[in-house]
Amino acid sequence: MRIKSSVTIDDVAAAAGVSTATVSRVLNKSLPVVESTAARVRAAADQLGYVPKAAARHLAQGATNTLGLLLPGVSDDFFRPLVSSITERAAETGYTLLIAIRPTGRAGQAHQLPLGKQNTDGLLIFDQSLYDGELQRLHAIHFPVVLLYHAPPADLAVPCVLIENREGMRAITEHLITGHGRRRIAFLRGPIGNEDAQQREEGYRAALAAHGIPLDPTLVGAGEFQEAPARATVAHWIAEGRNFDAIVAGDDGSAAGALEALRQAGRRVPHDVAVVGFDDAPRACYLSPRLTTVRAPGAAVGRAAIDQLLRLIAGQAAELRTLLPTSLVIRHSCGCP
Amino acid sequence: MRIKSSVTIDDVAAAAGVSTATVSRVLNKSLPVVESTAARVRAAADQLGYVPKAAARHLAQGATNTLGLLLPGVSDDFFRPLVSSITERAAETGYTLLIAIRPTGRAGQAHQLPLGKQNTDGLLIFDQSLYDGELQRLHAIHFPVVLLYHAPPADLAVPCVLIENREGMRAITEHLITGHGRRRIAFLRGPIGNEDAQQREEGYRAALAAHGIPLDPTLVGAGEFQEAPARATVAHWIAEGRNFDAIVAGDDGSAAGALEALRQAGRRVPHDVAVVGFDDAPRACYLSPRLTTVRAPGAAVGRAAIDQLLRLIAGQAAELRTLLPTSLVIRHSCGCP
DNA sequence: CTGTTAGCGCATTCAC
DNA sequence: GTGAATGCGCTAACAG
Repeated sequence: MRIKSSVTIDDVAAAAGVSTATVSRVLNKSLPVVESTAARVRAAADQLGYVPKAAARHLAQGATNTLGLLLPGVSDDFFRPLVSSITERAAETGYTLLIAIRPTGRAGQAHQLPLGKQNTDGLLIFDQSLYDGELQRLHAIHFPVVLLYHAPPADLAVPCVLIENREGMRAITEHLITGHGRRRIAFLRGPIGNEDAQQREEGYRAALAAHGIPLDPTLVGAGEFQEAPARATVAHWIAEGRNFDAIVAGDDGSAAGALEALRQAGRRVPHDVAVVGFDDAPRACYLSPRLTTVRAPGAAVGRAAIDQLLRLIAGQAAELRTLLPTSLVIRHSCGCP
Repeated sequence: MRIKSSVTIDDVAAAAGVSTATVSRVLNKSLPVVESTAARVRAAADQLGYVPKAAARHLAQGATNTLGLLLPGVSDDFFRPLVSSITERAAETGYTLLIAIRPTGRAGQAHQLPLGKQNTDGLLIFDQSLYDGELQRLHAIHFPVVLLYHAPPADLAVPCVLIENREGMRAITEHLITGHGRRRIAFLRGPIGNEDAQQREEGYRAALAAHGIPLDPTLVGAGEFQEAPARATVAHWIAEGRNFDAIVAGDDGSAAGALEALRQAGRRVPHDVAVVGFDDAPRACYLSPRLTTVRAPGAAVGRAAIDQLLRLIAGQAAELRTLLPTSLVIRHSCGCP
C-alpha cells in the first residue's frame, strides 16, 4: 500500500463531497458551478492547502503555461531592464518563466537546448551564438520563438524585436559634431560578426558622411563591448600620438574603458576628448563624468517580445520585425554642462 | 480522431520495433539493454527528433528535477555572481532552474508563491521579506528549502547559508584605524530590520570598541544600502559641519553615494576622508578612487546552498547553518596606495 | 535482457 | 449543473 505523499484533487473532492471534475471546474472557473457547492470546494481546497501539481495539468492540457528565456549569461548590466520587464509581463499574463543561461565555454558544441517544446510553450531567445540549426529545427516544428536584439537568418521567418542601433549611433555622433564641434571622432567597434556592433558602426559612419568628415581608419579600433579591450585600444592610440577629440564607443562598457585610459593619460573628459557610449547601462551614470549615451529600450523590448510570443502561442500571426526606437541621453561626458 | 501533435515515446518504440519500456531504459540508461537494440533505439529517437516531455516524466517519477530560486528583484548588482553560480551548479547536477522574482510593490500581501511543491523539488530563497507563514508552511510539509543570506525565525529549523558580515565589517573598520590612523569614523547603516545591516553595524561597533574609540551617535546615519539616501546623509553631515575622517558604508551602493557627496563638497578621498564599502559589487572597482571593500563570496554561497538543497532532496541531513568567510579587498579609497 | 501493465494527477469529454 | 470515464506521455513494477 502506497502512502499518499501530497494532497491531490481527489482529497479535495472527497472532503467537499463532490467529484474531481467539479473541483477542477471550480478552481479553474472553466464551467459554472452552483455557488453553494463551489464555496464548499474552495473551503476544502483551502483547508487542505491544495495546490494543483503543474506536471499533471501540463500533461492533461497539453500546454505548459511556461515561457522560456534563453540568455547568453547573467554577466551583463545590460540585461537588467530587459529581464525585469519580461519577468513582470510573464507573471501578469499568468505564465511561469523558465530562464536558462548558456553554459560558459561550451562554444559551437552541439548540445541540446535546455529549453524547448519539452518544457515550455514558447521561447524568447537572446543569444546570437545560438545554433542556426537549433533555430531551424524549432521553426520547422512551428514552435513559437521570438528573437531578442537580433534578426533570424534571411531564410527563416522567425519574429524578432530589434532596436534602432543605426539611428541611435548616428544621432549621438551627430550630436558630437553639431553640438560640440568635434571633427576627429574615433570609434570603438563591438565584436566582429555581432549585428548590433555592425549597425552601430554604420550609424557612426553615416553621421560622419553626412557632415563631410572623411572616415579615418586609424581612428577605428576594437572595443569588443568590453572595458579592458577598449582601454587597451585607447591607450595604444594615445601612445602612438593619434589625434582625436572625441570617442564614440560601441557600448557603455567600452566607453568606461576609454574613460579610464584617458584618465590615466591625463586627458580631460570632455574638455580634451568627448566620450559617448551606447545602451544607457546602469553604470553609465556612475562613471565620471556621467556618460552621455543612447538609451536602448530594454524594458520595451521585453514587453514587445512577450506580446509577440503570446500571439504566436495563440496561433495568431506575429509581427515579423518589431523595431523599437532608441533615444539620446545627454549627460556630461559629451561636453554638455 | 485526434491528431498526434508531437513525437512521443510510442513513435520511437514503433520505429525501433521495441516496447516503450525499452526506449525509456535506453534513453535514461536506467537498465542495461543489448547494445544492438540500444543503437536502434537511439537512431530512431534521433531521427524522429524525440525529446521526452518534461511534464510526463515529472508526473511518472513524482519529481520535477527542478530547483526554484526566489529573488526579491533583479535590480541589484550584488546578485550576479550568486545567480551565475547557482545556474551553473544546477545545470551541472542535471537540474532545471526556475527563477521567480517577487512582483514589485506587492508588499505584505498574502499571495501564493509562484514556486513550491507544485513545480519544484526544492527551493532556494533569497528574500528576507518572505512571509514567515509561507516558510512555516513549506517547513511543515518537509519541503526542501535553503535560505540565502538570512537566518530562519528561531523556531524554524531551516538550513541557511550566511556570510560573515560582522567579522568582515570589523576587519575593514579596524584597517581604517590601525592602517590609516582614522579615529572619527562615520557609519552608513543599512535598512532597519535587515539582518545583514544589523550584523555589519555590530562589526563596526566592535572595531571601535576594541580600539577604545567611543561611538559617536551623530556619526551614524541612514545609508539604506542605496546610493541616493547615503548621498543625502553625507551631504547633510557636511552641511552641519560634522567632523569625520572616514566613512564605513553598509554596502558598496551607499559607499558610492558617500563618494559622490564628498566629491560635490570638494572633500578629497582618501586624503580628507577615507571611504570603504561592503560586497565588492562589480561597481566597486569602477568608482573613483577604486573602492576598498569587503568581498561577499556570492558564488560560494550559491554553490553551498545548492549542495545543501540537494542533500535535503536526497533525504539526507543538511548543515543547518553554513557560514562563509568574507575577505578584505584593499584598493585605494581607504588610503592605501 | 525485454515486453506488459498499471498508474502518476489532472482536465475534459460524454452522459445524465 | 454534475458525475463517471478516458487519456495526456512517461516510468516503474512485474512477469517472463
